[in-house]
Amino acid sequence: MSPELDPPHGPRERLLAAACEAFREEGYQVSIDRIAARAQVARQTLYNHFHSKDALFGEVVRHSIQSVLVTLDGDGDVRATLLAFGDAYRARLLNPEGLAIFRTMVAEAPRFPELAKQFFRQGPYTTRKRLAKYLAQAMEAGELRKDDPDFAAEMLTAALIDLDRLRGLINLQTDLLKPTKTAQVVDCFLRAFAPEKDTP
Amino acid sequence: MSPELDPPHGPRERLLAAACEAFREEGYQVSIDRIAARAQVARQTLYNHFHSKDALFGEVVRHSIQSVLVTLDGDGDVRATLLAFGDAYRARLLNPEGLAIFRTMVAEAPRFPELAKQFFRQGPYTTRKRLAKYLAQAMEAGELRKDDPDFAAEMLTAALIDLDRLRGLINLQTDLLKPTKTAQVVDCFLRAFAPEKDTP
DNA sequence: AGACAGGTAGACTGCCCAGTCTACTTTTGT
DNA sequence: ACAAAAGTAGACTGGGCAGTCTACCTGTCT
Repeated sequence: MSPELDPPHGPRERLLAAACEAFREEGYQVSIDRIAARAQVARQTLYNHFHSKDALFGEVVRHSIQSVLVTLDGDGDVRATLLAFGDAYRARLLNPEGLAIFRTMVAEAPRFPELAKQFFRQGPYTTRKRLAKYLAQAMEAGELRKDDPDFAAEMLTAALIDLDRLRGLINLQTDLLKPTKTAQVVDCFLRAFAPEKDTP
Repeated sequence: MSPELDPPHGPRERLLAAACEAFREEGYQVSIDRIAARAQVARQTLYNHFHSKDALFGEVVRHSIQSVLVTLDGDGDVRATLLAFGDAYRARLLNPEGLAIFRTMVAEAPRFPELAKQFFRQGPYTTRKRLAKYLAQAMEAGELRKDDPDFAAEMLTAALIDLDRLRGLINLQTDLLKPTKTAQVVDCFLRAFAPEKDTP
């Protein structure tokens, strides 16, 4: 009857949490000893739960996928839905954790190609597919110009984060989450994908 | 009267070229010995020309900045100009060299923050500023909607590469440079930034 | 010929790291 | 209470790497 409280008590949970932070802050090259020390656990205990550093890294990455997934709820009108999505998307990907995961995955993609593919398929790709599905519905309903919904989703997600992610990846995190940015991008997107009605 | 031919003969040039390839292919963690071997030069010769690995890395990065700079020539109409720019921009940033530089700079930005800032300011930032300047002219001439030219430049550059760069950074380089993509993005951009003329 | 600048090979220091092994201690289930 | 399971500390192996140093070689200029 181990408690299994919210703050993790078992060494395995402590190790996962510690490894998550450590890889995030120092990248894959952080040493096993530092991870074990951060979890307040002996090195051998780490190897009792994860058979190698690579295995631990894989577990951490798979656990991190959920933290970059974003959902939509298509309640209000299109603009309101996209504003909510845009704010959530930017919040997820531009906070320090999202930036660190992106940095680490990009840096280690050559060493862990399958893991990187899995991450990007289950994370950003899934998010974009959800958005595309919503946009397809809006196109059907005549609320958006009839176009390729995957292309439209690509345009919106790119516009929402591309430059600000770059700013965050170096250090210029100043006013990253300027709240007007999402609305500016969404309105720009809505102009580009407004329903065709003018034939002057 | 050393020849100074096109293929570099001096050990310094050979070292720079070798280090450029080596850092590109294996990242910063490539060993000094591998760089020296690739340049067919003794390790001590490397240290005679560059006083540390970090110094060599800095030289290579500074040399690489020009390879991600893109210019515009505003000859034809706006669409033709942007198509030419878009093709050049995608070609520069999505080829293996551009992707490798991006990966390395993102990965090493925490270790070399000043170098990373310098790179992104003199590279992508400069390119975007050139584009913004052109867009501002087009806005003045009434060929584009009057809006913030920096924001417009951000939208176009993001749309041109964000997702395809991600694809390239993992491995799915298949049909990255699909030639219709640039036109698709530019036409989408032109819809979003068409001059305002309709007040129905 | 001889001096000198610059290249070379390789040993060497000092450091860090992944992963294993051993002997010891604590926790836990019954 | 006791035995099995799980954790601990630390030594140890084997390897890699940055950077220094020494002794040697080669070309060039005079």
